[in-house]
Amino acid sequence: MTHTHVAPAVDAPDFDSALGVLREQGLRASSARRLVLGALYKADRPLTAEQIASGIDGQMPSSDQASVYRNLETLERVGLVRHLHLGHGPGLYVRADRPEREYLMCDECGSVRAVDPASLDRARALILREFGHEAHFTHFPIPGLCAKCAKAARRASTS
Amino acid sequence: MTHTHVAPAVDAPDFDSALGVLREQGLRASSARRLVLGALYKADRPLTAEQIASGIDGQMPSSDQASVYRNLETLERVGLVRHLHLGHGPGLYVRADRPEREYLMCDECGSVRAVDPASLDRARALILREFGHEAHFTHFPIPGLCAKCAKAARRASTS
DNA sequence: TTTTTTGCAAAACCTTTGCAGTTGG
DNA sequence: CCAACTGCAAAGGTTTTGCAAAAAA
Repeated sequence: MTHTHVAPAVDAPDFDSALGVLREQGLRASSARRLVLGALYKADRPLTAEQIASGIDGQMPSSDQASVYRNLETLERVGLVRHLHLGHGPGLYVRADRPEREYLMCDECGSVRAVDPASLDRARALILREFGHEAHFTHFPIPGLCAKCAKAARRASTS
Repeated sequence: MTHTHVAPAVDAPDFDSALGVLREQGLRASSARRLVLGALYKADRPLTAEQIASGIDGQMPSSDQASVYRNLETLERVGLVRHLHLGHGPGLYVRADRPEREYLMCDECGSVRAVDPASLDRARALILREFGHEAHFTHFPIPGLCAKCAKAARRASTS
């Protein structure tokens, strides 16, 4: 799963169409697979493999963690799932048929802010012009200090 | 060592002044400590704990990895060392008495580019104005596609 | 039936921790 | 001498892998 390249998100507005996508790809809609997909579609927010495996606070049947990881990889490959990393700690997985977001994360307090990619287009363009590098913060966040912690830091250094 | 907060870099232009800093702090200039510091000052580029512990390709005496980690943490606390994370894989440690750099990393080919922080000030300001967030790419890089891979991707999608 | 997928166990990888023994000051 | 530090071994957290058994199609 080592973040190689990103599959384009496939259209799958609900659980059943997601299963359909699997079949179209010649993949099986196995029970373990339905479990992972079910958790992600039900939660509709980033989950860890561990949360999925344990059935998100007991609301869903649980399954084997190795299978969860294998299935997340498969689902990501066909474009049904995306994942991201916020700091250290386990990766987070989300259903892919949602508008993409980019993330900002505070090194100090750990708070995470999800934003619309368009709101970063100006900054992205600047970096592109300067370095030719096309910046994306969908997979790893923009690190730094959130508004609150930045202010606190300024206050501390100005004193 | 979970990247809590960053100690201000202390002035230590060479190995011996680094040892001096340790003494000033009431810390001991033990042999394991000298080994770590020696490796970082000799290499003058980011090294993994493993590289340090094994004596950088046999050019230096080797030592215990747990002690290396413990010492890196100590040295970071007093401002003699910094560390950063490039994608997955082990953390990278550098001597701290160098101009800070910020990093851009390609998701596709893994290439890393170190740049002067000033060259990112415009982008940083934009993000600050938009979100109040003070972005820093010294500890985690700007992810995305390098110039070459971005071009390749454009070519692929335009076809 | 045949190919894919599962579950379990074990390993891999990076890092931290406990502890008895050693060492630097 | 004694607090600080080391080396070793073991464990912790996350993810991967091998393999025989099970389940989709």
